[in-house]
Amino acid sequence: MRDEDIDLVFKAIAHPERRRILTLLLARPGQSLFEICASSVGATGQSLTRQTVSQHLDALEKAQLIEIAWKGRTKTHSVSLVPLRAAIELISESYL
Amino acid sequence: MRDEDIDLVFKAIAHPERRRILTLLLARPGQSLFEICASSVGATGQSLTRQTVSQHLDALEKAQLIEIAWKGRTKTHSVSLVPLRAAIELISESYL
DNA sequence: TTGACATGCAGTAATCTTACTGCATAATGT
DNA sequence: ACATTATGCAGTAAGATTACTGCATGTCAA
Repeated sequence: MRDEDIDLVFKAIAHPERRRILTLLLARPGQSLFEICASSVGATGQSLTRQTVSQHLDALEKAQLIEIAWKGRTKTHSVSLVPLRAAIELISESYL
Repeated sequence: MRDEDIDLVFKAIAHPERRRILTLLLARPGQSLFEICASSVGATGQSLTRQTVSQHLDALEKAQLIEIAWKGRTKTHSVSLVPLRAAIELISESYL
């Protein structure tokens, strides 16, 4: 695991909306962007726009924390905990 | 532990220079800003300026990952692993 | 084939981050 | 008293982040 990958993983989980998305997808994997939007509530209590949620999903995808599967015309998202485990493992070895 | 504190912790460790500083301070606690600077090497191989390192230390301090002790006129830095353990604990409970 | 639906891409504005330079302040030692 | 040393604060410039609006593209189903 490269240094930049660790950066991506920790940056990804350093935002409450993205942690919320992870929790959501763990509870029910394979959700589409629109489904995730439906249950998105921003810091102010307002729900975020589709594009904003999409950008958060991009961040999670870049960190390889979510896996994509196309079901027809809908893109479904599920959590992959492998990079998170690896990053925490590295931190634990180094610091804990 | 508040949501914003978790953000701070993960943002703090999401930068290689700050992880380097943590490693450095774990190996030898109680180092001053100048000592940390002396062994700082940036991404390009160049060493970072005192002020840049100071800002990284601020980020770590805000995340409560380092503890400060004044010895005369020098400010000494040591790692506190408590918030890191707490944050990882929370992540582990939620996702792993 | 057309309407509805799902995603993608471009662009923008406000804010944050990360590096820097320069100057100020305060304490120590000679 | 004065030079040295250590930190602090202000400001700046480039780039990233985070939210948004609007439009384009592609696919399914009636």
